[in-house]
Amino acid sequence: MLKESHVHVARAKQQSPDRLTPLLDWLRNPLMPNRQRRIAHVDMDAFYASVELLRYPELRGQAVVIGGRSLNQPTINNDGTRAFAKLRDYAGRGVVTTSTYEARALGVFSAMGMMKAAKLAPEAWLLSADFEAYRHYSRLFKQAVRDIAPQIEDRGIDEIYIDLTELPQDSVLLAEQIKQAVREATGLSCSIGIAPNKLLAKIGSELDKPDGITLLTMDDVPTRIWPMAVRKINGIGPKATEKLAALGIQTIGELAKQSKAYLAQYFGSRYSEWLYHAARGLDDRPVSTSSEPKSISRETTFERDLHVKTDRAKLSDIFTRLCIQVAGDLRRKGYVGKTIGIKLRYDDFKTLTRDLSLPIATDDADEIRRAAGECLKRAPLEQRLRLLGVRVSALQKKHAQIEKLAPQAALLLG
DNA sequence: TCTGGGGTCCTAGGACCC
DNA sequence: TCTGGGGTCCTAGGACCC
Repeated sequence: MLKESHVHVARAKQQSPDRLTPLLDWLRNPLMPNRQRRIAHVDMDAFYASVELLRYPELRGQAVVIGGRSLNQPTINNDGTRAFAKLRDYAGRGVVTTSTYEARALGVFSAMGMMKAAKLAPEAWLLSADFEAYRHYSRLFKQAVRDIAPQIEDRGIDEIYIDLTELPQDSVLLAEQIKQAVREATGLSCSIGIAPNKLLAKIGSELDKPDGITLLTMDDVPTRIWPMAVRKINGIGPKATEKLAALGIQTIGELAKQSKAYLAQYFGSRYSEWLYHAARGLDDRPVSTSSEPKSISRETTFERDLHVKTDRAKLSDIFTRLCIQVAGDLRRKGYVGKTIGIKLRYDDFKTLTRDLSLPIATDDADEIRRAAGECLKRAPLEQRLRLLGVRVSALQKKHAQIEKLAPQAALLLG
């Protein structure tokens, strides 16, 4: 934290010396309270589905589901119109990636099994996911925001946090400006929450979806946040929700009534501490504008469960292909990794991991395959498998590895 | 009719070294 | 022969998020 602040000071000095004084004052005086921040959370509305509607506008206003494994691209009719597959025609494994608001009204949500979704909405249109297209629109929307507010933290393909603290404009004006820029760049709408921290900004962006703007202050916490279910807090998932329910805690307000000591009886020390603050709308995590990846992985769920005894060649092929893909990802991104890991999921959905650290970091497919093979030997293989994965972690930038091995050579190479 | 793929962070035990 | 802590690395699993 302090280290980051120093970096910021050094940069600020070069740019504008007069902006530096308040920052230095704050650093010198630890008793001075941190200045009120202004954080925005921008969440694209039904992102993948909305991108598909740009391509296929005739589906606008209808229940559309994106997901499944096989390719489900529309065909062209004799009269030149497009013919789409229906959800009821889907057979096999897979989950819903996302759905339009009309499909959600029928009960079809992300991560739901495709067969269950087909029962609920057989007449919904079915499209397969096109991640290339989504990444393209993701870049467009992030760049549009960056042109207005450069302090951006990436939170995946369809959302970001922005630190607006240093910008002079009024919050609502800024939010409108950002929405307008995103719409011009992509044709898509987003929802924005603005609050003193990331926790509240994230909750805010959900409150007026789609195409909404929500401002929250600390004064809103008792009135607007406390009545909400604990699950609405980003970081309280299904397990914690269940555990809290068993303690008679349903709402964020009920959570805020509990002491640290009480929560520490049921949750780990860090998590209980975090719960205590989150329930009060407190969160001092900075907006982090850059980050290094910690791991790179590839995994696949098979069309049908496979057994080492009867499907040995097939499994071996898939395993090798995953290693080649991970190696390709590492090279494209310029990383090498020291720890190679595998992930198995059995037919009963039980999941197991094994890993092995190498003496020297690698991005070589054969080396990865050898190490992953060693890991595989340590896993029981009597049961059928439904998933196989390969992961490389303990990553280093490839050039950093060269410096470590031969600092002189690295100097010469510049 | 079960439940994708890509990640991050946390916990916890054991090895090993000082 | 018994008895310490602290730090770091390795491994495994699990919760959670998009």
